[in-house]
Amino acid sequence: MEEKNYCYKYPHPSVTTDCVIFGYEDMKLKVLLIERGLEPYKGKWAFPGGFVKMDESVEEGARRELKEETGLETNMIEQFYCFSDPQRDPRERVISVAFLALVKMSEVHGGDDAANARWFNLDEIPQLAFDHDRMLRMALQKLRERIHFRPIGFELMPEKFTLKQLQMLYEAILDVRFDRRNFAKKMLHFDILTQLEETVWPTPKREAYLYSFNKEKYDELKQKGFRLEF
Amino acid sequence: MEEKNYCYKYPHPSVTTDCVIFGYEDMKLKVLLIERGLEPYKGKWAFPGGFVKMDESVEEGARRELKEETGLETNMIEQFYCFSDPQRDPRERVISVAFLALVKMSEVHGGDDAANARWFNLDEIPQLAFDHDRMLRMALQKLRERIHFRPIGFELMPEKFTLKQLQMLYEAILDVRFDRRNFAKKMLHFDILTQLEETVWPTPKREAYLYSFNKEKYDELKQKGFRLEF
DNA sequence: TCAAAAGTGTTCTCCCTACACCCATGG
DNA sequence: CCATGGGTGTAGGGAGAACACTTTTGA
Repeated sequence: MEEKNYCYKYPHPSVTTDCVIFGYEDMKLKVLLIERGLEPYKGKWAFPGGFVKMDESVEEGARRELKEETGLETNMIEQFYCFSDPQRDPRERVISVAFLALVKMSEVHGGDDAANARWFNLDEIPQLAFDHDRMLRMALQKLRERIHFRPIGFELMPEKFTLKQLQMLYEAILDVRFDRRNFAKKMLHFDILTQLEETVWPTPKREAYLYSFNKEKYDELKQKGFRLEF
Repeated sequence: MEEKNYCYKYPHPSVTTDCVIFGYEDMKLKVLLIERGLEPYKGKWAFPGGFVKMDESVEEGARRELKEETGLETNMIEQFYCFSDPQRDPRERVISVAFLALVKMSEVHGGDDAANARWFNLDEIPQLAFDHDRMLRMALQKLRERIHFRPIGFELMPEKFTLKQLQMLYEAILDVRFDRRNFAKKMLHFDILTQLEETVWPTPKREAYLYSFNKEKYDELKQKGFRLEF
């Protein structure tokens, strides 16, 4: 018999965090999911997350759970919505603060510690537990919103990349197609990209310049507020 | 001796809502605050809010508390951040979901039921309880963000108004000045305003047309997504 | 007769869009 | 020699910003 030592005058909900983690690889936007081993929703997939401890903020909790369950760490993690439908968890009242996180898949390969964690393409999402399908839709919406105001590529791209690669990231996230030349002009115009000496041969046809993000310019623009039209 | 009948295996935080309520009157953006009658922070001012019940979502809780504590109801209320610093409440662990609400002050005058509730101009905010000063700053930021994508005037303006009045609302919220003619052109261009037959004499100098919002056009634009540049 | 408020229109400029040309490589 | 991919430049259109004229009233 388990002991219940924490007693209150009024009923208290549980508070959890859930992390919608986006990555980018092979020209595809991907999401990290964990297969549930326990009821309810056993065998279904869900976002990593867990209970918030009494001595940590929800941000700290989200980062901790992310690390514990997947081994991943990230610079970009932010809350985007609090899910609080009284019936959202069949066991008990659980209020969950959902986070949007971005990771560089190029750096963390094999970093998905949990054996039951897997990256999914957006068009191959399996059935999700709880209200996590709605969570995913809202996270994606938030990501698309964010991309207009912040050069999120910073967090999803490898250190060095070609303009084409960056364009494909934007196209994957927004699900649109851009004109090659206009896209380059627009990105270079903000001065947040540094053209490197280095080149690569993305195809055997022709070599392409590599670029890196200019963190200083980026931080400067983040302060002023900047708007990227698409 | 009070009884504590709700027991859990692990400690649970309390979950509350807080409402940052904006109104607009006398060419000023205003915020509704309630004076605290109890410790902690007795005598300090705070946003209306309270504990979330077990059978309601945070949205429902926020609306309920708003109604209970101020008598106000609103169409526009949305969460904007979850405040969760473990130390934010000196009594116990309290996680609060903060809401942004807009009310038409022209319709609710005298509607502040609570004797200890008062509207404050933004430049006359008294000392606030808990982390509510940070809450206010973030709410204001969110409001300014929102105004670029939604004709929030709907919720803050009276039914009928002049272009000048609408302009002054935008100027009050964003703390900038606009060219009279360009502002009118921009607003009319979206087709969300209906020019009425009616006129008023805002000054004894000359009469001005009254306008009302065109809800249909507004809903149409809200779906498509629209962007108001400033 | 003059100042103040409001209604209306024009021009300039810049940025976004669409689109074309050049060059190098591998087959 | 030609198809493919990538680097660069140009013309047109639309929307925002700057700006001027007219009308009406009260002092």
